[in-house]
Amino acid sequence: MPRVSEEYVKDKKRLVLDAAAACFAAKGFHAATVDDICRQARLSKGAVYGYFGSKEDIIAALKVESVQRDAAVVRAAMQRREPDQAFEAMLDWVAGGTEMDERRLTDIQSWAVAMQNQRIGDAQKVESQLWVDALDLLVQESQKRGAITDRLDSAAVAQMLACVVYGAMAMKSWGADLNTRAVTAAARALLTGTASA
Amino acid sequence: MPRVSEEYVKDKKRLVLDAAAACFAAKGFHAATVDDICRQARLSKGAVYGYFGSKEDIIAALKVESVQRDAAVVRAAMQRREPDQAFEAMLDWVAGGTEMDERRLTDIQSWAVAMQNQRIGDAQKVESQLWVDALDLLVQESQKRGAITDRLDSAAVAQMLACVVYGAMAMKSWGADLNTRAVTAAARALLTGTASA
Amino acid sequence: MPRVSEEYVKDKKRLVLDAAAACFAAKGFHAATVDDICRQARLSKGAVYGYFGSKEDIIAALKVESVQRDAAVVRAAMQRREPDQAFEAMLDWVAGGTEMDERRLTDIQSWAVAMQNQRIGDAQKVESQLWVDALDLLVQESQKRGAITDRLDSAAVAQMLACVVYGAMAMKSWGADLNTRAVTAAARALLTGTASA
Amino acid sequence: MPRVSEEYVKDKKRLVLDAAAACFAAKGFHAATVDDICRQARLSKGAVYGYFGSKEDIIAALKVESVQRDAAVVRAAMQRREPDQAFEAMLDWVAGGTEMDERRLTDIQSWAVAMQNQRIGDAQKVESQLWVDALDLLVQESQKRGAITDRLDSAAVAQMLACVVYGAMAMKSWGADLNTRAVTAAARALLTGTASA
DNA sequence: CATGAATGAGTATTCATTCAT
DNA sequence: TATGAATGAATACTCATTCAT
Repeated sequence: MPRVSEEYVKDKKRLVLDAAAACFAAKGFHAATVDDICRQARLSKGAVYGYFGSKEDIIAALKVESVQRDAAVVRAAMQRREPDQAFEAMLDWVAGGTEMDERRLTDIQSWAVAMQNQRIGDAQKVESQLWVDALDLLVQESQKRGAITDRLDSAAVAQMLACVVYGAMAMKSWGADLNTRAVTAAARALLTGTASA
Repeated sequence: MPRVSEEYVKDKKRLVLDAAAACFAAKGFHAATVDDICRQARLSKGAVYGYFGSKEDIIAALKVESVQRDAAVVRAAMQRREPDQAFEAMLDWVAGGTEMDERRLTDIQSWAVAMQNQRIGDAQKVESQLWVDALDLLVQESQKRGAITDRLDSAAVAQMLACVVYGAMAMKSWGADLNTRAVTAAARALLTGTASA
Repeated sequence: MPRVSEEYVKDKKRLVLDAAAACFAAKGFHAATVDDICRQARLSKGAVYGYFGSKEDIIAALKVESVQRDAAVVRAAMQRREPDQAFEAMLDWVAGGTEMDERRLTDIQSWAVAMQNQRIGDAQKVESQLWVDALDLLVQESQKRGAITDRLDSAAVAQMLACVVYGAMAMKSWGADLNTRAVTAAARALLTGTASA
Repeated sequence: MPRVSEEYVKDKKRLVLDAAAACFAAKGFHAATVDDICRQARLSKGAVYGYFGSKEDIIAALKVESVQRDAAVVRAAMQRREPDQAFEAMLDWVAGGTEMDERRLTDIQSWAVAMQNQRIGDAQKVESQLWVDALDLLVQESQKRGAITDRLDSAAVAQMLACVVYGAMAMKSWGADLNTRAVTAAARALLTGTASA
């Protein structure tokens, strides 16, 4: 079965990564064994190790994908004309739906790993900076258009909104009662000053 | 009737819990071994297992403590006359200082466990509800005093602020650039409408 | 079962080492598994790993013992008044009996490892130097007493005799026909010149 | 009727064998993987397995070659008129040069395998008998010519010299200080009695 | 014949937990 | 109660070998 296309390799990696994400979401990074992943992917151990050097490599690859996916979401959100719509889209993405997405669950796990693992930690930092920067731009744009007052420090507001994003992810992960839509509305009201007298 | 005083038992448990917190913060729940904890506590394995039935019990006890500590902080913050000061005190507590507190690091770990472990998950839910409820009260009070407009849904704002609290903890844990003071200021400005035209 | 004497630990290590030597002699370093050793020692895996950090550590400990044992044999042989008797004793030790000693078999294995493993390699070098030095002294003494002619380079003869010692070990290990007694006699005749016209 | 010429097959086998010898010398029989050999030979796994049924077959083939090579050396040495020159040539071959030959390193490895593997063990026995027989002839011839005294048991001397040969190989393999030339000289002096008064 | 992806049995090692002293 | 040696299930990873293309 030699000489396979790059496409083939990519598909196989996809298979492994998806299986791993499912296992990690269900059992956590540690409790999910490589055997679990193999079973889920319907692949032998040797095959999995042919595509990834170690379990940690799989986790790292998943984190990289997560960052890329976030970047794509951010880019898409930034296309929206109304900043508050962009923020709403972002919050929807991270905490959307009632069911917590498999990937989101995996993300929380990686926060715990980020402290001990430089590679994951760095990726995590990059990811959060991505959100902060995008939100900063969003706020500044709104300020230019007069939708948000100039008196606010855009960087501070961006950081606050990033905190809301990550906090919503966290709270959703443990099943806290969280009305994402209401939170978005409150944030919009606060930012645009429509709530103020 | 126990052979040793309750005081003695309590002190020993304290010793184990502190040692465990240190180990967990340094290495993570999984990488930290019971041996590590014993070494750190200068206690034998038998002794540690005399006070806690399992490693999981230690983690759970730590979580319970964390919830209690949070409750105390919330209570104290609620004593402050100015709601925004209370919020500032809260945010200081969770994300305060430049260095991430040992316990905070342990908390993030427990988020990852909460998904798979009912016991930890329930405690986590209780904890977050605690914050939400307190913040709700805070907002309502401010609204009564006219510091925050009635137009806002206090529950939604409270949830948003709880997200900020947890998000700040998360971001701090992986070393993101986060100016807690500026975030607090921004939140205050937004809430009190002092930033609006 | 705590607080055991040093004697106890020493005995346990002995147990493991003996079991390991038996397994290694029977199957070779690689084919003999840690499980084999545990079974042979009637000890659990955890117990074995409590005394030795790794399989390699066991192999190294065995090599150290082998060197020490050789040193003891050399010392004992050097007590003999007649140099040729000393050499005979040495050769008897390394290639003695019809059956190859368990430890001898293990030694040959370690030669193969010595090339790739610094630790074992160094020990092996020390060991062979031991033989060479002792044999050199022996030859020199005989030369002083006139039993061996001064014309011979004692160092060269010592090296040659060390080669005989190791070569005999090797040949015995693969079951070559080797009459150790005859070889010793020939060596004696050559050295003392009793064979010459 | 084979599709490819015998020549072709022979060349390929040569390629594999040379690659294997290099890998075995560098890492040892066990640590060297079939993948290593394939990489070294710039051949695919399928190709290698097309020429040899297993890793063990490669090792055995290498041993057979080694025996053949030894036989050739012995034959060549036996052409020399002076027995001591023949022995010198032999010792030069096995322990010659300052650098240990790749094949010699592989040989030592095979000694360790010989104990557990009948096939290798038998080949090894044949090989050593080869040396012993040749050396015996050599000694007898010298005795006929009066260069070595009749008083010596030629078989015993031959065995001793074979031990020197193998011992030198061993000691060289672990980097012991060994002056092969001096050893040869000493052996010659002893055998010819030129060292005796 | 060649290729190299897939297989899966095999192995060293770790670590939570128990229990004899 | 305290001790820490012993237990052994669990797990990540390797590598000789096979076989579809």
